[in-house]
Amino acid sequence: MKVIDIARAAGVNPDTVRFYTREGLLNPGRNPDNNYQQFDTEDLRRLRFARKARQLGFSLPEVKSILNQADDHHSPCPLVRRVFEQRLEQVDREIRELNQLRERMQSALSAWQAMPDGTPDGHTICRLIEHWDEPATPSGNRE
Amino acid sequence: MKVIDIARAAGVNPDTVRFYTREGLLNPGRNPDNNYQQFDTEDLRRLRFARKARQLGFSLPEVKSILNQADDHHSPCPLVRRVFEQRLEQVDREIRELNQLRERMQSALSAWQAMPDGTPDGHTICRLIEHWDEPATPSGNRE
DNA sequence: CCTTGACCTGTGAGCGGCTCACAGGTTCTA
DNA sequence: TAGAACCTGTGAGCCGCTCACAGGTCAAGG
Repeated sequence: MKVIDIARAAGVNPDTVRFYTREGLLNPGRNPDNNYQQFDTEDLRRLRFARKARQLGFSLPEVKSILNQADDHHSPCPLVRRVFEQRLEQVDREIRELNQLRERMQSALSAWQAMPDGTPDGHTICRLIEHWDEPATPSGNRE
Repeated sequence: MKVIDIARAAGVNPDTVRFYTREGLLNPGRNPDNNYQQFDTEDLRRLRFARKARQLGFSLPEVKSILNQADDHHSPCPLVRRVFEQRLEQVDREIRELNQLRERMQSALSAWQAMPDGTPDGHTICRLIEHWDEPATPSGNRE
């Protein structure tokens, strides 16, 4: 399998395959004739695993260390379990924050629609934004 | 007001102030004696507006064009309204996707907890990840 | 045989929104 | 008069790709 083949098989951009190879998640062999990378089904499994883990919110370094632990014949269980639980908490936090945000936006929208002429102008919106209260702590605020 | 003063007043990192100044969102005067930047209350209002708009999900270029339109004595209304509505739709999408993700993670977790010994090992988790179905289309997938 | 086009290679830059680090200048406090 | 805390501009780093570049390789069609 060449880059484009494994990329198609996994449904990703060929550049993503090249990038993952650069990053050491994939370790293809080489065709000595032309120096092309050669991927096998094991690489495909790794790539698919990586993509699914990414969709679950695992970071690339996390995915890499899980794969590396498996390569070293260590079970990646404790690591995976820990990361998975952390990720679930994080998803919950993100959902809570987004719901708060949505409520705020919705109520602003209703406020405008309830206005006399029902067509709020930009000044109104800007004023609303200016008097927006600080949300509780919306992700990535360490002060 | 110097950088650190306006930063404290708005509750942001001084580097953020410097960054916004670089980006043209803030246009402080200069103290001719020492070339220090001098911010006034108008700058503070702009900064606060920018931070609140950012918390609502407006991008920096969006914030910048809103402020610039206001500077040019144009009402930023149509722009703000459009961006605000788009942002609300986007928030809805993100919430839907995150809820899907959470359900998937939760059901995986229950599956593990329902297992004989109730303490799933990493192999199980890895197998679960490997057999994870592709989510519908989780943001930023144009294929 | 030669062209064309689709692939390959490695590397470097760009996205967004900061944040941090650097090196040298200034101002305030003890 | 030292040292801390600020100031200045600039460049790089973070994340996970994605795209662009320049040059090499290969298969199919005329």
